[in-house]
Amino acid sequence: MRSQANQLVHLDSEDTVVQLADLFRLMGDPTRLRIILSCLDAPVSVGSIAEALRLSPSLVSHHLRLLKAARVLRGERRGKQIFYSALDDHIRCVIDDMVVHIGEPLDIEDAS
Amino acid sequence: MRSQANQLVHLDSEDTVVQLADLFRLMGDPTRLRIILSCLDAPVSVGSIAEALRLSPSLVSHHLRLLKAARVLRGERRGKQIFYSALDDHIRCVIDDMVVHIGEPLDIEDAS
DNA sequence: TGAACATATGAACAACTGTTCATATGTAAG
DNA sequence: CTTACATATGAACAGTTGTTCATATGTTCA
Repeated sequence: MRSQANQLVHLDSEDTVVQLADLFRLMGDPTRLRIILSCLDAPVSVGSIAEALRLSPSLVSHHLRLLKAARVLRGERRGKQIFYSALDDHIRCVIDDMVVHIGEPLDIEDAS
Repeated sequence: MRSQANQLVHLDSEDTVVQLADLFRLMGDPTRLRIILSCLDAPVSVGSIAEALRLSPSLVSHHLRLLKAARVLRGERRGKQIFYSALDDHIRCVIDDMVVHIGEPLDIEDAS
């Protein structure tokens, strides 16, 4: 139900490839990926993220701006604080799949 | 069967996050992503990729080296040519999930 | 209004990265 | 061995990117 059951992607559109790459690039920085992971379970404030990850609020804010613009996260104001959370569940699926990929046993020893 | 049915990722390990980010960063370049997509359906030679994507063989080879090192693709020599293909199906799943994410309708209009 | 807190923004800089070009390695056939 | 083809490699450069610092905007409460 979550990822497409069958694998026909058919990505001939140049524009789609660029969109995809933009999203992957955003997830390609460890700091930013940690910020994304912080927001997957529940909405978290900027200060909480900064404290949990030991980063400056400024840096967190810079990354959050990019992630919000790319529609990976969404921000919702509650009083003085702004709580960020995942816009939908697809990002979690993407990460889950990649975790499985990493965990894959290496069955090929020498392909050079 | 493909992506984890339930979403408990639990990525506290620093090392895992860096590994994940490395893979996402590799997919974050449009040229490299196109190269990956070229190899998903069947093994393709370096020259074929270069021709299909209108890139220099040298550039394609540089990218393939990174993708092979990251265990995204594998290369198999057949005579003078080397055919590259996906190491497993997880990369396809990751891309599929992300395509779904892109296609998602925007149900939130203003979250700033 | 003013102070205190939370988040955002812009400039500046070092570090990294994708691309090109020239050259090297490897393979098959003459 | 030489030639021709296919792929790989290394250096160099321009463009991009993550981070820091200083400053601005926005919100609540007195």
